[in-house]
Amino acid sequence: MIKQLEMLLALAKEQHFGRAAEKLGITQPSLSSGIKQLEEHLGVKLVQRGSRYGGLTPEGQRALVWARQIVGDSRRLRDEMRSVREGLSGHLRLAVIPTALTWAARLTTEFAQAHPNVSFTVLSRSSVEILELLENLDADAGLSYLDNEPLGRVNSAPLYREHFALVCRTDHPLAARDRVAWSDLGDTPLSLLTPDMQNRRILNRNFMEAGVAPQARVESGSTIVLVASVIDGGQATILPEDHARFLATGHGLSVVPIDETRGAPSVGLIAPFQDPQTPVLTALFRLAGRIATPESAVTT
Amino acid sequence: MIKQLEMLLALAKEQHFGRAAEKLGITQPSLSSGIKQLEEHLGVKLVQRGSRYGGLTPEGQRALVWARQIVGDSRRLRDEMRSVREGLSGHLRLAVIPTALTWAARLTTEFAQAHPNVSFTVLSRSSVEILELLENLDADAGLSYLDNEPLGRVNSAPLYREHFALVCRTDHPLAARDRVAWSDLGDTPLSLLTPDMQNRRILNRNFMEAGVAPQARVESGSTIVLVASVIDGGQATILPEDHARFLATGHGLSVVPIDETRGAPSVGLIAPFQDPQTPVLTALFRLAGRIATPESAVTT
DNA sequence: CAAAGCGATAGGAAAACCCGATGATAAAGC
DNA sequence: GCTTTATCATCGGGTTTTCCTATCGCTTTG
Repeated sequence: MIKQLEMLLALAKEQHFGRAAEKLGITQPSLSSGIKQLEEHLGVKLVQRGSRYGGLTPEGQRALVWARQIVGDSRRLRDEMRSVREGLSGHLRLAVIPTALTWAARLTTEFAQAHPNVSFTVLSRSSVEILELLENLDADAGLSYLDNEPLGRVNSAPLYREHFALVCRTDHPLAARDRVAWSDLGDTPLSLLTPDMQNRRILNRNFMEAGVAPQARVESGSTIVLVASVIDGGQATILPEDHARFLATGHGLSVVPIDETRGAPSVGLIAPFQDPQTPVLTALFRLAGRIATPESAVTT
Repeated sequence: MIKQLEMLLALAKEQHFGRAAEKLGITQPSLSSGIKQLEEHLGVKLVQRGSRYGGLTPEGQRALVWARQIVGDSRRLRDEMRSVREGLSGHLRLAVIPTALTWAARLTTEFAQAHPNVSFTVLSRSSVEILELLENLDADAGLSYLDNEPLGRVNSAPLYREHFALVCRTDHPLAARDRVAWSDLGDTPLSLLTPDMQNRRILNRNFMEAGVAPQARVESGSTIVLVASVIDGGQATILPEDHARFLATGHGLSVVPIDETRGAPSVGLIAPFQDPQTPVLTALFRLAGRIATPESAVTT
């Protein structure tokens, strides 16, 4: 039964019998009959079939929700038992917004120190993609913005707040300033994250409230690209101050704090909401609570 | 895999391989190997074995929690798909505190009217037993006290509040009174619910606060026994007023309201907390919201 | 109109499952 | 102290289920 539910998940994700079967390590006919069995078992058509995959029926959509829940729980059960067997162990997949990558490193190294048998995969994704990954069981936890945009059904723990800073070469007109205001940056050519990222939307809002529009010359999903283009192209970029200092050191760049006009966005650890929480996630949340900045705990 | 989890549930409940196997409709060796398979799959010993069943290991206890979740969800998935197939249908098992039985009847008849394909089983249980039944997937929903004592992880919707009244024969010394106080009842011989029931504990608290002790001559888990013993034995009993009037009519009994000295206890519908809620339960909660007394919604 | 892509179906081999019978061990009875 | 009983594990078999390869039928594409 669980096997068939996994088939449904794979099929819904791949939208293609052949590919889904391949992912599952079975042949296409096996998948085909597996889905048919599930449909018989539930007494409902789940998949719109013609000679092509035609999407899930409404019942299929609904069954998918349950399937995620059940398959996820059964995996978590297995993981937890393995943890019992060999201490906290296993593999955690973290999906992280680009500007939180340095914090992800901090979190994972500290965790790995306490629990040497736990390994990590860290992906850099936009905040919406992170929520999707968590939904689809393709990630176990994430680092993302906690407010601003609706989270799904998740547990969360704040880690820190983002304070923005301008990053530019020392020969940049604004490089010598102690602070700058958003309104100072209306005419400055900038390298910024792509508009699908929440960081960029937050920046845009700040610009808008200052009554100016950002001049984005380079857009990228990677902060490394942004800083590199600052170094090579003589432009400027805007990043959270911590992250900026991390990337700027050793490259002869200036980091100039920007005056804050609204609450600093809060970033933290999120994981799918679960009733029985697995020990690994519990430990991760405990660690997050320990290494969070004092400021992050303040509710705005 | 789910099959094996069901085996674990049955074994944990029956504490006996033979009986558990029988409940599952399989033979004892099948159960034995099923459990062993599960243990191999999870890589952990789940059951303490000697030549007798020796209880679950700590890991087994923990796995049991997940098993309940997973098996419950898979049943709810099946039920929901059946509902899609043949409209709202199926069988709901309600566990109800004795004094709420009349409300259970109201709830079920109204629901059955709207959804003729849904049938009910209504059990009369104490509030703690109700929570156990919900935990063990042996009941789908319940009617019980909403405050006073800790509920587990449940959804709840208030239905009404209990206002106590004295029930006695018309030849009883207190029968002619308009109202009585708790302190008036210290010397009155009473028939009351057994002390394992929350209703009785609430009564005890009321008595205690009035500085008197109840004189319980007959104790029972059934309000019918209480009223019958009032009729036959000339004693008195204390019941929620609604329930009292229901049972008292036609038997020449007096129902005398008791002065309230504390907030009237709230009674409502409860069901295991679920993320995807099944349509039947959703409908039941909606109905509960419609037929609830206005007073019940007030938070004290 | 031929070719390619996609999913369903058929048939046979392999695996899993389930049962009855039996074995082993510990508690209970005499 | 020995026998009996209760209880769970194991074994050998027959049956069902599962899964794979090969192929078919339909649809889309060039």
